Amino acid sequence: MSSKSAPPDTPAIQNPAIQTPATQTPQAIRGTQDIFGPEAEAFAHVVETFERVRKLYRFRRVEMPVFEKTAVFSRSLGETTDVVSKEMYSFEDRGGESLTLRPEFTAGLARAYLTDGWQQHAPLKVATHGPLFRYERPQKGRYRQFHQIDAEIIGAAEPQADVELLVMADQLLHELGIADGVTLHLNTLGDAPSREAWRLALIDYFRGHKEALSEDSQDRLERNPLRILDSKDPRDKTLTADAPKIDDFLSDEAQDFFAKVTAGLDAAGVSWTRAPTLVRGLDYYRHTAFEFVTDRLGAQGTVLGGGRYDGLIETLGGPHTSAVGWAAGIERLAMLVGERGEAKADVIVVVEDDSLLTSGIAEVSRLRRSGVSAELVATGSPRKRFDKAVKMGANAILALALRDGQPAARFRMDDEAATALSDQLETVVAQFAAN
RNA sequence: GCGAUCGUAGCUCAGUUGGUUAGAGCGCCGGUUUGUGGUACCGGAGGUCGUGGGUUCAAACCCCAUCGGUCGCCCCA
Repeated sequence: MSSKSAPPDTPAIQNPAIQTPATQTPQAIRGTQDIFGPEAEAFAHVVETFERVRKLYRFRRVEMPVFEKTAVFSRSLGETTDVVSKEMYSFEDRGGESLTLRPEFTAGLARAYLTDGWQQHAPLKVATHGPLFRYERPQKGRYRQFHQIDAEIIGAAEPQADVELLVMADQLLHELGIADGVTLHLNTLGDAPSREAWRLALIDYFRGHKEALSEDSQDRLERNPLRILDSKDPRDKTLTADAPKIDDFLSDEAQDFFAKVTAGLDAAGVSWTRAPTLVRGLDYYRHTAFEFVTDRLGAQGTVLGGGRYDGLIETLGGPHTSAVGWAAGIERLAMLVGERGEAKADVIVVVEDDSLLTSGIAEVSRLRRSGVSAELVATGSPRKRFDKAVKMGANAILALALRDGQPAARFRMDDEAATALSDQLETVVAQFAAN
C-alpha cells in the first residue's frame, strides 16, 4: 500500500507513541488475541462440538463475507444502538463506499437470504461461525475481534422453531460439559403491537421518575428505554420493581405463542427461568428473547443469547419474514471448557546418532503416511534426545542408535499403545532391520 | 467512553526510606553422570526493568504522558 494511494484527507498520526519505530516489533492490535496450544485446542473443541450438534439438528452450513455495506448493520440493528453508534469498524473503501466489519451475524444472514434467493429454501435452518468485530473496551471474555457460533431459522413463524433452537443450544452446552451453573433466562417481548405498547408505558412510567434514575438510565430513556429494566444501579432497581410488566401488554396471540414455547421446552426436558426484565439490546427482537447465563465469568456471564426477529428482514427491504436465532461467544465457551490437552504423538522417532538421520526421516515419513501421528527428535545433544522424547510424551518411542557400530532400534511404549500400534511398529522394525 | 489496578529474562515472580556490573525457579542450549532411560551435578545464552519525557549527583523504584493487560461501569457473546 503506497502512501500515494491514501486518501488526501487521511489525518497524520498525531500520537508518536502509536507510531512504531522501524527497529521495534509492532504490537498486536488491542483487543485481539493470539491463542496457542491448550487454549487453541479448547477453541477448536467448541467449534467441532458445534459442528457435530448442528448436523444432529440438520442445520445447513453457510459462509459469509466478514464485511458488508454499512447500511446492512445500521438499518437492521438500529441507529441508536451502541453497536451501531460507537462500536462498528467502518471505513470507506477505495471506491468511496462505506463498509463495515461485521459486528454480528444476523444482519448479514438476512441480507444473504434476500440477495441470494434463499427464500426458496424457507424455512431455512442455517449455522455458521467466525470472527466478529466490535470497538469496545477489552476485558476477559470480551475482545475487539471475537468469535461466535451462530444458528438461525429463517422463514419459520411457528413457536416450535424457537423450541428447536433452544433445545439445540441446551444440548450443545451439555455436550461441551459446561451446562452446570448455566441457566436459561427466558422472556417474551410480545409481537410488534405488544412490544410497542409496553415500550410507551415504560417511557411514560420512567419519565415520571426521571430525577430518581441513574445518569445512564436517563440517557437510556431516550435511546433504549427497555434496557433500564436491566440496570444494575440500585437507584434504578427500586424503580424497575414497580415498572409496567410485559405480561400486562401481551396480546392473546403473543401470550399463546410464549405458552407454546415454554410447553415445548418442558416437553424436551430443558429447564428455564422466566426473566421478565430480560430485554435484548438490538431493535429487531420480537417475542422470544433468551440468554444462557453462567455464574463463572463475572460480568461477561452471558454465554449464548438470541431470540426472534420477525421484523428484521422487512427493515432490509424484503418481504415480511419470521426468523429466530442465537449466537454464542466461542471465547467464553472455551474459557468454561478450560484448557484442553493436546493429543500425544502415537510415536516419537528418536535419532540417537546423527549418522542415522536419514533412517529416522524415512521411518517417521512412513508412519505418518500410514496414518500414525509421529514426531522426529533429532536435534540437540544426542544423549539427551531420548529424555526429551520421554518428556514430550508419546504412546511409543522408537529409538534409533548405534550398538557396537551397528544400527539398532529399541522401543518403549504404553501397554494400550502396544496393542493399538503393534502392527505398525513391527513393520517399522522390520523395515529398519532391512536397511 | 468512564473508574480502578498492574506492566522486571521465553514463562512464574523477587528486587521499598532512590545508591556499585538487576536476581531466583522453570524452560532453552552445552558438558559430565546414568545407560532400556522422564536421574543428578556443572556451565552458558537470554533483560531497551512496556514506551517517551521529567525530577535528582544518582531512577526498575518518585512525577507526568502514552501503549498494553486485568477488574468494574457501559454494552454485549
